[in-house]
Amino acid sequence: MSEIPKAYEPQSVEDKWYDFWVKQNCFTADPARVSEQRPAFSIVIPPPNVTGMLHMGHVLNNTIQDILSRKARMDGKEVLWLPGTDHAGIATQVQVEKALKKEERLTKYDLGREKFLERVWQWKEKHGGIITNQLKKLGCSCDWTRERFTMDPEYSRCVQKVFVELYNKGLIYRGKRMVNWCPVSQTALSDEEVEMKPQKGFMYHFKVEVAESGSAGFQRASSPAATQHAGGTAALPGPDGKIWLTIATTRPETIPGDTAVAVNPKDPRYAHLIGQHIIRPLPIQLPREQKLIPIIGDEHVDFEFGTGVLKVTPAHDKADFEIGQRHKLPIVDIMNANGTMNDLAGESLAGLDRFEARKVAVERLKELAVMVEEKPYENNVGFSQRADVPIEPRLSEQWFLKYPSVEQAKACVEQVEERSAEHCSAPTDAVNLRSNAPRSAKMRFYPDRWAKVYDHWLTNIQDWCISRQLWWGHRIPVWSKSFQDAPDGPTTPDFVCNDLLSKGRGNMGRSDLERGTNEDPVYFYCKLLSEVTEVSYTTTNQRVISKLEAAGFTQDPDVLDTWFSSWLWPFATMGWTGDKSQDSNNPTLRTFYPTTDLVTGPDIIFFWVARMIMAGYEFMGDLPFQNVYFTGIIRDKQGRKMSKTLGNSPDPLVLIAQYGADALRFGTMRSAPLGQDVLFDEKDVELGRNFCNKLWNACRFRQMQGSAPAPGASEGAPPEQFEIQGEIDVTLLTSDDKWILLKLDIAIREVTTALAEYKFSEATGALYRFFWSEYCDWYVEASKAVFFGTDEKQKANTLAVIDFVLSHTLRMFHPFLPFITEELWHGMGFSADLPEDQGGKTIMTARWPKPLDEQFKEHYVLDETDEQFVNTKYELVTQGRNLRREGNIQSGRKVKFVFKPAGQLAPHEMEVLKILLNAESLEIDASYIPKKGTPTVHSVLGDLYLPMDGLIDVAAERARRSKERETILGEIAKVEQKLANPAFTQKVPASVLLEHQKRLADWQEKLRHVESALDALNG
RNA sequence: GGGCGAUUGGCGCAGUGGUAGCGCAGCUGCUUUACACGCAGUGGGUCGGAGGUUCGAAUCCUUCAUCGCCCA
Repeated sequence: MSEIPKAYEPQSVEDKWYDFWVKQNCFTADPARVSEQRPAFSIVIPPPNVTGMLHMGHVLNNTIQDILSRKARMDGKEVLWLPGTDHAGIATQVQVEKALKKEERLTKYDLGREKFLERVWQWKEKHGGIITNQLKKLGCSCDWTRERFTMDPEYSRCVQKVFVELYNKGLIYRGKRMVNWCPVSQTALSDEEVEMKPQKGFMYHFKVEVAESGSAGFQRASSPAATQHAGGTAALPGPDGKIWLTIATTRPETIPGDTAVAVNPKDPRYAHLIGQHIIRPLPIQLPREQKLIPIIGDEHVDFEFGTGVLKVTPAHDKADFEIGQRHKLPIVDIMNANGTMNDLAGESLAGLDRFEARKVAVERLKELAVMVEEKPYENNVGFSQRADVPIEPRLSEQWFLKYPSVEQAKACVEQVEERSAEHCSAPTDAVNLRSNAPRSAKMRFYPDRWAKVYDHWLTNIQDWCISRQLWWGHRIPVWSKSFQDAPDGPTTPDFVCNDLLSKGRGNMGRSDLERGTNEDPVYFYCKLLSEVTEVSYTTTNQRVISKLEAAGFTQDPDVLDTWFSSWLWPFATMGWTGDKSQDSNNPTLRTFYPTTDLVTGPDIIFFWVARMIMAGYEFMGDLPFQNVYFTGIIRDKQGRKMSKTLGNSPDPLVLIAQYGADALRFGTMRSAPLGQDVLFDEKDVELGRNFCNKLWNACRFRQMQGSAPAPGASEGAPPEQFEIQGEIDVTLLTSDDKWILLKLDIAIREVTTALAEYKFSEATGALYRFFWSEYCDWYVEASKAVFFGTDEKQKANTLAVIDFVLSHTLRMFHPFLPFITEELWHGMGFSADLPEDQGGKTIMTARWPKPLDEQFKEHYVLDETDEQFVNTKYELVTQGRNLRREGNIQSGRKVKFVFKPAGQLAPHEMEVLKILLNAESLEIDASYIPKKGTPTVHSVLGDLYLPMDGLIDVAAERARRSKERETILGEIAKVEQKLANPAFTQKVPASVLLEHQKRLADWQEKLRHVESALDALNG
């Protein structure tokens, strides 16, 4: 640090040190180094989208992971922070499709599957490194030698393996089910990918005519039963002799898909109509042959909702589908995959988009004079998370997974009640049953309230739709062929079916394709249609696949949900094979699984966290991580979510260029309390930058005071384990030295505790307070009394204290501010005398500061006495400075103070007072008698006067003092009231009583002083 | 409809039974020999409302209100 710039310039520093760390393999984990003394610590990164860009959420999330990793290294652990990226099926495919359209006006169909996938891979090669490079800019200490991608060949093998294994267990099945269909992406989605949003629309009421069952034409229902019902609400024939029912719906365009109307059999208005039919108004058919659909009774119909008559559209609504199943209703699908209406919707609707069709359907109903009313209505509509359009419930053939290891996943997370039960004292009553229950929880959520959400989801868990109609992703490892007649050989349907039946597994079972030669068992799925038999195999065996393909089997065209690969992330990234003997010889997997911490957003608790836990138990037999930290969501100043459309999301790279990565990290951490959303404000980053500059200049100040004394230069050498640079001589310690050492001790404790509890904003808050308010504002200023003096020994000792404090401070700051601390660590020479693996090479491996122990405090005589004394001294200074202000003396002007000490005060202390007061002189006069109205400060150390030679504004001073007096009187009244209450004095603990009595005495002392000051003003 | 969270100075937040705090913004003054990305000083809050428990409530309980999130 020969030439030290006045302001810290992060740009020149950050890249330099990142390169250094990578070149020196500082981030590379070595399982061989792990031992009892050097435990393993691991985190797997939540893999960002491979073609994504860094946003503020990533900054928050990855800064936290980096802090945890760096802290663990300083604690002497062997750390693996495993990075990687996710192929992000829909998102990436959509991106490439968009680019294709824009640049070449091509669709994926123009290219075909294979060519299109080539383009996606090219896209990945081109953009895939962006986000990882951005993470490097942020300072992330990931082990890049172990970087993984969910489409890596080894990773893909894990995905296939898992599919086959779950299939084998009977947990994966194919079925025609109602799924969430995204008409834009044209794929099925899992329930988790659907977002409910309130939508303003209309509730349409239209009437339908009841007709006799079985009649081809328009025979009216005369319904004698109807007349037996009392009350005007029952559906009765109108003046025209017809019975009309009114139906409420938000989706009139689906009327052509209706195959029944349903009423509650207990509904007196309609029950008598069950079994009859209504004339479905749409599609309008010619010549006048409107479809008749039955009126059915179903308990699930809500009396209250709408009119109590429900149109049932089994092909386009989940609940209706279930009603349809119960009543064996036909399913009429009136839509195409892209959300347009098909021919079954009728001439007037066919070809229209579903929303356009809604308008037209309304028109038609009006033309038919059956529209009763339209009223504005707000309801929740499921939206596709990716394409942001309403999803369409759609019946389609998909693959589903029954979740494995659900019970273990449920049991392993510590529930909130369990922990509070733990805090209860020993069970004294029989009510506390829980205390005897075995506690299996091994995982903790931070904040713990997410455990409830997690538990609730697992309790109501639904099968997972894992197939996606996309091209980019892991293709489903199933090969199928349809057979008209039975071919020869082991692939014949006969063989398959006989084998199935012999194993008693209905239409599911297993077989060996090539006995004796296959390492992997082969499974099949066999479906018997009327004439055609479809035979499907699922396998990971490449040789088998070749044979299947040669025999004309084709692979399922669909790919797996991206989360079906990322749920394996914690072990698939570590080289898991699923082969027990191979895996137990994998040092990375053996050492670093289960991982220690996971840091992620609560928005993917179901998508990812819960599924990883199940996969961990299912395939590794153990949980995937011990602690899960859920970050808040980053919002803008107004509390809105960051979004591209709003344009309120700052580019972290721009912020890094402008303020430095350390500043961005510190600012983000400082404003991100546990469990709260983060309102991002660029001011926070500015504050981070200012803080780095403060740190920089504090070190600059230190360097300007000369070099530290040689170790062992004086007597009273401390024990070696104290890890100090220069020698601290206890006999030369000033009260300020002791004070700052005690404050350092408190800071170490606070920061260490805060980090252990994942309270990052508290940790940064403590660091900020300690360094800025305590060290810089007070200690450094006080130390100038030494440095401006002539006592060289004293100077050397103060330097040693400063070095001690700074070397501890830099280490505590390192996890938050990796770059500047490394720069200063070397620049200040703190790395010089340390062993290479304990800070000699890099601050990364310097030891995390330990709180000062009793031995240390005893050796340096650090106790409350000095702390109290210095606190009082600084209080006196603040009040003294205040006198200048009250006296309207410009801050820069040096003035004379007079001090009347209450007892003995060392010359050094007088010098400190003088400097902190920025006084021209501080005259000691034990018998000083101030002139009338001289501004005064009273303290247990003595009285401080600012002689003004009549310049004081007596009226202003009197007003100030009077106000002060009022405040004091108020406080005295409060305390006196308490102390006068016998209930208080009798019930309260002795310490509280004592504290109140002392408080009263203090206020009374202050009151006396203020009153004498007022007297002086008046006198 | 169910669950969770929030409500503390202009703004953002800390504070889980014992004297209401921090940062930003504000105001005043300062090129004080580390730092104007700075220094010093300072104003501003009956802790969302109402009840209750307690000697004592921002903190615990009940209830209401408003806002947000998740699930149905």
